[in-house]
Amino acid sequence: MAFRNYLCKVSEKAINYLELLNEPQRGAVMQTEGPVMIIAGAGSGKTRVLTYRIAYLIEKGVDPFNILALTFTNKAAREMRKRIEQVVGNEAHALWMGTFHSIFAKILRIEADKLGYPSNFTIYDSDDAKSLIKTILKEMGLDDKVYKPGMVLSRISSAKNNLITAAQYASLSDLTEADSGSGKPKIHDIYRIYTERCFRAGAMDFDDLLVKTHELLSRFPDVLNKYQHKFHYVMVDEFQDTNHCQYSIIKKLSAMRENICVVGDDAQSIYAFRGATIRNILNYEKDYPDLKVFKLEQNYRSTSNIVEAAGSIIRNNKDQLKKQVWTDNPDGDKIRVIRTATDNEEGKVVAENIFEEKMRNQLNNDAFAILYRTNAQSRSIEEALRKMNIPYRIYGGMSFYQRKEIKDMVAYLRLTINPSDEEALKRIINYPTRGIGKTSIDKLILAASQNECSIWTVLENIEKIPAFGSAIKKLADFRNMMLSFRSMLESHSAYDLAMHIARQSTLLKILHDDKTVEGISRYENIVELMNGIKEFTEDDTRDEAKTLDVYLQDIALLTDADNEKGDDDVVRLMTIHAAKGLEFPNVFVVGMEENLFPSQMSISSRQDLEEERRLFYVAATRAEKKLTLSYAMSRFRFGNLTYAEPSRFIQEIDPRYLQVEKVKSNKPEFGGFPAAKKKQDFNFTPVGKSATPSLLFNKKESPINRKVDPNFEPDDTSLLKEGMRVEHQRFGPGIVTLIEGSGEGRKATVEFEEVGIKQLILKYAKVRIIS
DNA sequence: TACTAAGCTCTTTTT
DNA sequence: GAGCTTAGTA
Repeated sequence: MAFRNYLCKVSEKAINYLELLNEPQRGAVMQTEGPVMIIAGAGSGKTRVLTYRIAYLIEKGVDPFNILALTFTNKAAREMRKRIEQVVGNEAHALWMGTFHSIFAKILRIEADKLGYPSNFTIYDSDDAKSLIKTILKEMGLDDKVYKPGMVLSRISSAKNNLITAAQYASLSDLTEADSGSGKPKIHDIYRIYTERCFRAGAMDFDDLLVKTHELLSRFPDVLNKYQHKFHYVMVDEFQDTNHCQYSIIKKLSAMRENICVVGDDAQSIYAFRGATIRNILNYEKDYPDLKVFKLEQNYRSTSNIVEAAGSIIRNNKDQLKKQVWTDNPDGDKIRVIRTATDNEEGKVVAENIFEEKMRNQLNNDAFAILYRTNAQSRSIEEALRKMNIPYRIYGGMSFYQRKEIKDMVAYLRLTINPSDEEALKRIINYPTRGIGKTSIDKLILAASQNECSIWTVLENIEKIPAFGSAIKKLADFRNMMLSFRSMLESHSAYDLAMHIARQSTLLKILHDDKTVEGISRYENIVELMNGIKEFTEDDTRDEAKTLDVYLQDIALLTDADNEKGDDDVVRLMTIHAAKGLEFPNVFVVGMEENLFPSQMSISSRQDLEEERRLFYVAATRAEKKLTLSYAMSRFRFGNLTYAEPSRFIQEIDPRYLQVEKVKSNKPEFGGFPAAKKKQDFNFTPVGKSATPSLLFNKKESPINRKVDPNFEPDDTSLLKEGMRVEHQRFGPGIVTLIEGSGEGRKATVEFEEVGIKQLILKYAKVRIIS
């Protein structure tokens, strides 16, 4: 009887939320069996459908433990878990939900021994991978100007994502011929050695997490069988961004029951550069002929003007599936296009706009997002926001875990867990300095590769190798220290051990003793890391063991966007890629310039250009109420002043939806060139070789990066040429009291509140002829 | 071996 | 602007 009541209650609850859905949404939720594809336009309630679908499954009696839901970001996974919890309660905990990388890492931890890996394998991030490539290039005697590490890595990565092993790579003539054609015939060798070295180090890179999972499921039928029995229902979010390898894995995993549901939008496919392929959507239709397709075309997010404008852009793409996104929402404001003179002015105008909008409509800061194509663009915007006292937060760019001091500390932890971890070892063997120099390290690496063993194995036997001479003692000391850390693994909590390591390695001490502004900040970061480990150790909501190796695997897959607390009332700054899946009432897309967005590298090929266009589509459809596009006619990029045309994408928008504004420049020297396009038309003279708007000084001495007052003027400009003034300073607040000489190499004495008087060299200064 | 200044190069997006 | 290498000094 009780069970019957329970059933009634469940179905009532189910009906409640099913009523909230429109026709195709409800269909997509209730079609739980068999292969399903949901084509979900921007803002069409995709997350809602996925959430309810899982909730519906659970209420139908499916054990959450048997549901696998894959997303691209941790944030998306967390968000969905939260929303499912709201519907079904605590049961959601047992769901297998996470990013491809984190779920597969979890499986690999369990099954690692089958592949010959330790279960506490290290995850190499892109820096580690790059550094390993460099080491290999050096050993092979190859020129890293020809074999650019980044480029080599991306060749290897795309091979992996297409499930091509090193051996296969060597035998595929179109690949090797392409490499020979570009003067890099050895790529397949590098690939092979790279793979061996990763294996020897007990390490997997991001791609390996996918490839090794695929290998595991292919080579071991019993393992495949186990997970096929486990996952009765498989769901994949952002399907348009999956690569071949990911697709193969989910196909294998769901092969037994074929309860596989993918959700995606071909118009929002923006990761082709990472191996994502639209072919997956087409193959999916081919692989599952009895596929049920649901198209979610009604947009609930944005105003009609935004939906229509975005639609008018994306229609320029040839490669796309048929669908018609529409909305019932009111027209709203037109899309504003703002033209400014410089990047700095662009920042200023955006900041002022935000300020006014906030005042006029009583909005919070978090109602605004500023999106850009490249991370480097954030600087001018940041400065303007700071000047207007508008709090902001940057997502992406240099993340917490990429900071030097954090990577150093993490390297100690990694090496403690996995002594074979070569990249970690190289990082800290002489940091803090303990008299182990370059020569000794080179010898170590050489000995390791001669004996085809890890550097750690060489260290274990260091006393038997006379070639190391006087360095033996120092190397042995280091080894013994690491051994003593290792011996504490069982008996100490992750936090206690980490704290012990930080102290014992003297890392904490040297950071503590460094009283420069940056040193203090580094010390604080380490403290923050320690707090993070403590929190992890004390976190009771997760069922996994709370050991150090689990922590390390966790943070290896964490990105900056995952640190979102969500409740900060700040303006959000991020790349468009990072904004995927998010929405904001007011969106500014800055840097709408040809060669910047679309990026210069993409304009030569149609496919690349179409991806840029989809990227713009994603940016535009993030906005709920207001969308503003801005561009600058001149911009400092990488030390050079560049001149730009407005992006072709602005021209592609149906003009009915646009409202074009010219900003009346409040900078007199820029006032008179509304139609200026060519360099000569600017009343501007760069000085020195490249007119970078910066002063150069020892980076270690610099006050906190980015916390600057761009507003101050030099006190004494008498030694500058007449009519020139220093336009922009990266440091501050402070007062320039003296500038010696002129042009490149000038010296400036600057007084800082925090650090007193400093002598600075003005390497290049951006100056203007005022007259 | 440790440290620093100077010089050179490259310049997209990220799990 | 940032990362990296090189050369030179202590």
